[in-house]
Amino acid sequence: MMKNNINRNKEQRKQFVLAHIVHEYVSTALPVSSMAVARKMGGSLSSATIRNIMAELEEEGYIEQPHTSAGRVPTQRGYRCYVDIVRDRIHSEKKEAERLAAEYDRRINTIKEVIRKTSYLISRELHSAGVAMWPSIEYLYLKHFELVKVKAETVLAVLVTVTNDVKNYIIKLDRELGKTELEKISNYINSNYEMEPISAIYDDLKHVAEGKRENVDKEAFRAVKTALNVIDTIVEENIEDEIYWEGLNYFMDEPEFQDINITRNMLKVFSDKRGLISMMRGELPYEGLRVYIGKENQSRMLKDCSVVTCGYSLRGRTVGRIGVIGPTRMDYDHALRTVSCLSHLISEKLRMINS
Amino acid sequence: MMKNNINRNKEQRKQFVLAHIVHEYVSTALPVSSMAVARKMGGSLSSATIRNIMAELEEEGYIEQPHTSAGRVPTQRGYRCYVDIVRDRIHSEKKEAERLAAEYDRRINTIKEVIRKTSYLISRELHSAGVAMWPSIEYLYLKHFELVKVKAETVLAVLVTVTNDVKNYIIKLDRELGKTELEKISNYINSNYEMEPISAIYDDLKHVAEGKRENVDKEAFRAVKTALNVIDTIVEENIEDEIYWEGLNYFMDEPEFQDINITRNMLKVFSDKRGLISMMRGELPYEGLRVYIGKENQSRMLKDCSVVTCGYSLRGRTVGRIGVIGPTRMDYDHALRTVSCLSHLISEKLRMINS
DNA sequence: ATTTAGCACTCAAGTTCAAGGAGTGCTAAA
DNA sequence: TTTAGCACTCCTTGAACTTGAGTGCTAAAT
Repeated sequence: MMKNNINRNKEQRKQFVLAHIVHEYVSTALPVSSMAVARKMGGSLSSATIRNIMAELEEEGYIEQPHTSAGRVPTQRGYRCYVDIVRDRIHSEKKEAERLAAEYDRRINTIKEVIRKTSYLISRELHSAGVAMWPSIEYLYLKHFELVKVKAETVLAVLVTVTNDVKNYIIKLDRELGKTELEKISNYINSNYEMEPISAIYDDLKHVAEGKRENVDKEAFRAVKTALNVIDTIVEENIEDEIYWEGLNYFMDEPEFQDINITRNMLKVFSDKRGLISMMRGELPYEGLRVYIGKENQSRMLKDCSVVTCGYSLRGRTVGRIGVIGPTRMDYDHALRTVSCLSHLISEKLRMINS
Repeated sequence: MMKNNINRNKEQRKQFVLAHIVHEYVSTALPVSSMAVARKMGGSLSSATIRNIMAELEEEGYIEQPHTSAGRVPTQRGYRCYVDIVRDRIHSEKKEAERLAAEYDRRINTIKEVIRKTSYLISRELHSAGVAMWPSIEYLYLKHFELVKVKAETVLAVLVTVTNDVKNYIIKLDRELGKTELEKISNYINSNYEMEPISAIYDDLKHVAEGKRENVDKEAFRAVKTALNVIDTIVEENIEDEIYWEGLNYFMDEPEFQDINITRNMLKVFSDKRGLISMMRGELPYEGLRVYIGKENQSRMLKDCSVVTCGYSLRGRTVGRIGVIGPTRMDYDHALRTVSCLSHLISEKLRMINS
């Protein structure tokens, strides 16, 4: 019993030392010496004792030495451990939350503006790249659908969602359609699917198009096929707009990006919009905070970076994510707090826009 | 007379040597020695003679030595001279032009796609950042204007241009307007200003709003004020979307960007969308090729970069610009050819979309 | 049983020095 | 006017050495 207690104390002390090393390293980017930790811990233990603890931590793979006579640096595992501890304790500081909330001006009343503002805020607060994903159009609810004839076989489709998001696309049809015919299609969609999520509309239309539904007259059947084509195109063509980021310039201030290869990789990641989008999309099902450290990332390009993301929701459903991409040596505490706080603010803001 | 001829020959030879130095340096990024130039010129002159010529070129400020025992590097003035010579001679190579033309797929039928494709092509062809500016909305012609009531004081304005470009924006009005009232405004705009450039519409509306026009009834007067507000907002809110760029990742392949400060400056330039936009906008009045070398750029951030831009037109009017931003050590010949060629292709493509 | 002082040891980073070499400028001959 | 020849410059490279921060181990102290 007694022994157990002592062991727990020892474990706690070890975590404490690790936390100090992470802290120190995050702010200085220099290997942390036993002396530095001892000082930081208030002199209750000598550097020699710290050295013993550090030796253990190293053996367990939480920290490492760049070379024999250097201080210690957290390993990926070390960061992971630190994050797992910190994660449960993040309590959004009231002052900070209020300060951030105040940034969302009353004049901001489209998703676009919310998304931009948010990635700006993330990058400004964390001095890293702020990334924000739009609500995936499939998850948004239809408010209004309209087809406007532009010329012979060219049609402008306008799709307004309940979030006041307007997607439009010019479509070339394979045959000419009259004005009345177009109206029929619009009416069909509007009357049958108002307030339905786009993905559900798509699925249902597909169902009809495949002839699995009865009581559908021939005209409607043709209309459905065209509508299906239109929605498919709109969704596809808006994918590239689905992500927004800001703050690339901050990267150069971090010493790890002196290494040209790391910087190159980082730029490659941001040049590949599709890749970024699929990365964010892959996380969509999870609503809470997600942290990927270094090689935990799918993309090898991100092996020297960490990604912290959090979902935001609309009508109780997670529809998008925001996050930060920065060096592995990141202030995770601050990052987790900020990203989490901002995602709640977005959800709230969307609710307001939407009400 | 004879003397004059000889002098002209000498001048020509000097330019020739300069051109060779520029060529060589652009491809290797290493100072160019007299031997290298002699070899490149086919051995008609010895390295010693080249050295004499190089000494003259240096005295005149076209080239310089990083240090006493090194080869020569073109100065900004040298590049400028080279560009001025090359510029008159760019004859778009037929094969290249056809190859590029083929890239514009038939399915591309909105400005957005044209702009994206173009900046992608620029970056791919020149291995630098491709930048493309949208036609400034003020210069586009109105096809259709529509106000849709969303809720009490919120209105969705949709503005379709003849280029099938659709701009929309959610506007909060200071008072509630009925459906019929909104229709009146839309009708007013559509019937009075169809096929007019947005800027002209704006100016004219302003004229009316300031009471300088007679025979306008009270209702119309109020409608005009609202419409003015709406158009103003749309133009303002779309500014940030006015530019698009691609290919930042290529920068890291160039040796000059090993210097962290140069890279930092470059990233700062691209992080400041507004700045980039105003840079491109400033050049709008000129329709042809424009080249800024190093410190010739307004922005100090671009002191180690060169910018080559060219305007594209719609209905005989220059409405936008495309260009490339890369290191001062740029293949100007290729850049001028490509940017010029692509801008012609855009104009043509826009004409097709527009017809 | 822990903690700590003391000390020898290690290794990156910086400094100095010399050798090597690419490229020039100048001179005198072609 | 061009060119061969040669001395000169100064960057680059690498070896040898110095410095200093930080460690690991041992033996003493708590």
